[in-house]
Amino acid sequence: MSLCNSDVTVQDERARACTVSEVLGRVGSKWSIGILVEAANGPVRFTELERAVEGISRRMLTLTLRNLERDGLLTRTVYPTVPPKVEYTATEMARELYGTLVQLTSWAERHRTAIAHAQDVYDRANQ
Amino acid sequence: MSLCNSDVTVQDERARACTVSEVLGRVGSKWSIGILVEAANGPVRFTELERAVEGISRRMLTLTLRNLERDGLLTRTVYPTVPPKVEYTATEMARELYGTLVQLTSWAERHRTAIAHAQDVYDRANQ
DNA sequence: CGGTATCCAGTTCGATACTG
DNA sequence: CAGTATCGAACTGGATACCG
Repeated sequence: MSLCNSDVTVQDERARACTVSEVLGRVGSKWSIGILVEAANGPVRFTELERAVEGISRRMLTLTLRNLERDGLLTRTVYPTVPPKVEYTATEMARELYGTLVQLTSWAERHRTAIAHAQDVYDRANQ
Repeated sequence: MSLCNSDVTVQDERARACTVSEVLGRVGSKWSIGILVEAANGPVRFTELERAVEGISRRMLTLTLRNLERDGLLTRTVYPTVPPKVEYTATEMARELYGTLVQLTSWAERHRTAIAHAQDVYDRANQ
C-alpha cells in the first residue's frame, strides 16, 4: 500500500497536497490532535484551549490554530466585544475525524506504560 | 478532556511517557504511519520499506525504524546470511493500532483536495 | 543488503516581552 | 482576552559517502 498515491493524473493538484503523509503531518502533529478533540464538542475559546491542552505554549497554540484554520479544520469567529472574544469551532471535515482521533488517544493511553517500559528495555540493551 | 492525564499519582512513571501527546508525536510522525501500515501485514524488509514508503530517505527510514523498535512497536530480526537479511514485524500493540491508522489515512485521502482548496482560499484572503 | 557517519540548511519551539 | 514580535537553542531531515 502506497501512502502517497502516485496513480493519479499528473495534472491534478497533487503537488499541493501530496497527501496522506503531508496531511497527517499536520493533523497528527503534537498539538493538533488535542486541539481538534477539544474543539469537536462545540466552540472553544483561546484560553480554554490553553488550559485544556496541557503543556502548550501560547505561541504554539496560536501557530497550530492558524494552521488548522488554514487547512479548513477549524473556523475562527471573532466577537467584537470588550474584552475580545474568539471562538474556534471544528468544521464538518474535522468532526468526521473525531472518532478516529479518540481511538488514537485511547490507544496511546492504554499503551503508555508499555511503551515507556519498552524504551527502558531497549535503552538498557543499547547503553 | 485532558490529553495528558494529570489525575494520576505523582509517583508513577508519567514523567517518562507524559503520554498521549508524546506518544502520538512518535506514532503520528511523518513516516511512522506508513511504516506501521506496511509492517502490519507480515514481516517487511528494509528495502521493501524504502520502496513502499515513497519519498523517505535511507537515513530517515533507519531513524524511524529504530524509534519504532525502541517504542516496542516493531521487532527487528536479523538473519545472518550473505547478503544480510533483516525483517521488521509489527508487535501486537502495533497491530491493535492498524485499524485506526487505516481510518486516518482514509480520511486524509478523502479530504486531500478539500484541504488543498481551503489553503488556497485562506492564502488568498491573507495574501 | 542494510545499514552508519558526517555535514549542514531549514524548521520547530520555548522563553520572554509587548499590545489593542 | 487573545494575541504578535523577536531571539536563540534544539531538533529534523536531506545529501552524500562509505562499510561489513
